[in-house]
Formats: sequence, C-alpha cells, structure tokens
Amino acid sequence: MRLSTKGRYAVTAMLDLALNGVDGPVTLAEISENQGISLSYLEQLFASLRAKELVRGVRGPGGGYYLGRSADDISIANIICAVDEWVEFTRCGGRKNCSGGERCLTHSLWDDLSSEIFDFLTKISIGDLIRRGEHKKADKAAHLSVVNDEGSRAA
Amino acid sequence: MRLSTKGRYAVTAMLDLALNGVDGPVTLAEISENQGISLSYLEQLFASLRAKELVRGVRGPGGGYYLGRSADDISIANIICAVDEWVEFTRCGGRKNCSGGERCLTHSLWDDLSSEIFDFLTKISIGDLIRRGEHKKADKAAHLSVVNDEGSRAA
DNA sequence: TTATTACCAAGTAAATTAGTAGGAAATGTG
DNA sequence: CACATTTCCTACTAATTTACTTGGTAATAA
Repeated sequence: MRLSTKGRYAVTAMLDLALNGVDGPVTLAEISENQGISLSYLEQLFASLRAKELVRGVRGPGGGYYLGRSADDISIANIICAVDEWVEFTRCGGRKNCSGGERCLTHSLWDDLSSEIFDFLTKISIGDLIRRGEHKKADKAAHLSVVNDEGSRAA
Repeated sequence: MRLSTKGRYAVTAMLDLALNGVDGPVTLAEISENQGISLSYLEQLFASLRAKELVRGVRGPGGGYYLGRSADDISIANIICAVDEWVEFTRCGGRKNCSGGERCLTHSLWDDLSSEIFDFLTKISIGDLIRRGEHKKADKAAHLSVVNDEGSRAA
C-alpha cells in the first residue's frame, strides 16, 4: 500500500466532488479553488480517476465532473489505487536469497500488513466519510460546548 | 498519514531486526544483505529510528542494533512516524476561504480518515506481526495442502 | 594495535510530485 | 454559426523526495 500526498490530493478532490456535486457537475476549476490544487495537476489526477471510471466528465459550458458511481461504491482504496499505480513490492523473485528460506519471512510479514491496510481502506467509502461528517455536525449542534480533546482539531 | 516506500523500508528493516536479533545485535550490513537496501540508506533510516529510541546501537566488533524496547511496544505507526517526519496536512489556516465555512468540511473529513488510519497502524505492533507469521506457519503445518485464495500469496 | 562496527555529513543520481504551457475536441448558449 | 466554456491531451520543467555514494570519525572487542 502506498498513501502518498498524491493519493491525498485525489481523495480530497473526490470528497469535494461528492459534497458539491449533488446538483449538477463540478468543474475542476472549482475544486482547484476550493482545495488549493493546480488545475493541471487535477486534470492529471482526474485522467487516472476517469480511466478507472471513478468519475465521469461532461464537456462544454455547464460541464464538469460527476462521481462515476454511488459514493457508497467508491472506497478510499479505489481512489488511491487509481492515481498511485499500486506497485507491488516484496515480489521476492529476483531478490537475494529469498527463495523459501528464513529470509522471505520478513517480506511475507510486510506483505500481510500491506494487504491488511488495503482491506481497511477498502471498507471505507466516500459515502461513509460524508455520513460520518454529518453525524459530527449533528453531535456538535446537539451538545454544543461539550469539547473533548478529539473534537477541537479543525480550526 | 503517509505510507511511503521509505516507511516500508523502515518497517521491513525493523521486522528483520526483531526476527534476527533474538540472540545478539544485528548489523546493518546483515539487514542490507537480507533486504536489499543499501547500507548508507539504512544508516539514515536508523539514525531516525534511534532518535525516537526505537532501536539501540552497539559499536565495535560484534556490535549492531537491538530493538529499543519490546517488539510489542513498537507499533507500525511508531516506525513510520520516525522516518517520515509526519507532515500534518489540512492545517486549514492560511488556506483559501477555509475558515469555518463549507470549504473546510472536506479537509476535516480527510483529517478524520487520516487519524483513523493512524489509529489502525498504532494498534499493530511488530510483535503482533511476528506472532501472526508464526500462526500462519503453524496453520500450514497443521492442515497442509488446504489452500484458500488468501494463504497462497508469498511464493 | 587492528578490525569492526556505529555514527556523521556532504553530495548526487534517479524518481516522483506538482505545476506550466499550449493546445484539440466537445457542447451549451446567444 | 460564432463563441465561450470545459474536458481532454501532450510535452516540458521546477521542486522535492528517495535512494545511494563517498569519505570520513568514534567507540570497542580481540
């Protein structure tokens, strides 16, 4: 697994798209403005996202991007894999003395961890994140001024 | 959170250290050999790991590195944070029109996801990974030739 | 004394990230 | 139709990060 800043940009952009795309498509110019990402870099990212059918583009005036499918059917792993090319590491073939022996155990362990992280991110959808955000807002509205050390992060 | 190849190297090296360091310290030369990482790059990584007291170096002939504390007290998040400098993103201050309004929700959502991934990796220790590996070995020995689609990954 | 090892610093090649520039192809609107 | 808007596409580039190289110094066991 590989969670780089590139993947972060992509997830953030997709989140923006899901939030602002409820009535009509969202232009990359808007996302660029909102998130402080250059338009052309967004174009690159969205080319990858479009290739994996995570977004759908509409050209011309009034155009922009839609989510390619329901927000509940788009996982964080989907997004990150789309832009980050998912290099499979620990392909022990070709490595030193990795065949079968003690040596390979380390690789195998990392491989297990890696796929566990992947599973974790597969289970979180854009829809989940949004609902979670709504809950938090509702909670804040309900018992206002009740501040614990977790809630007061975003200034 | 940021899970780069650099963090991968560090986790792999720490795993190697934990596995081979049961009787006596492990030299970076050995890890370099085992994992195919250049000695000097390992030195850089271990400088960071040592600064966070995740490893302990012993100089001179017969020297090498020990884990800084019990394998159960070293989480994957610990390791990644040590080498990856943990840049805190989505510090919305200074950003566009991020103060309070709609705009910030996206950042906040990503921030939540980020800390969730962090929590996840905090809960997995080097010790956990090793025990998991041993279980897997035991399972293989017990009901041999029973292969499901998950177990047959590492060739 | 010597070999071995951690430890340290400066520099560098390669890869990746992020952004620029300059378009072409659709498409809604006047 | 003309035109503005927007996706879509390619090539180039600056900045940053990754991974490695080189050339040491300091500690220490034999």
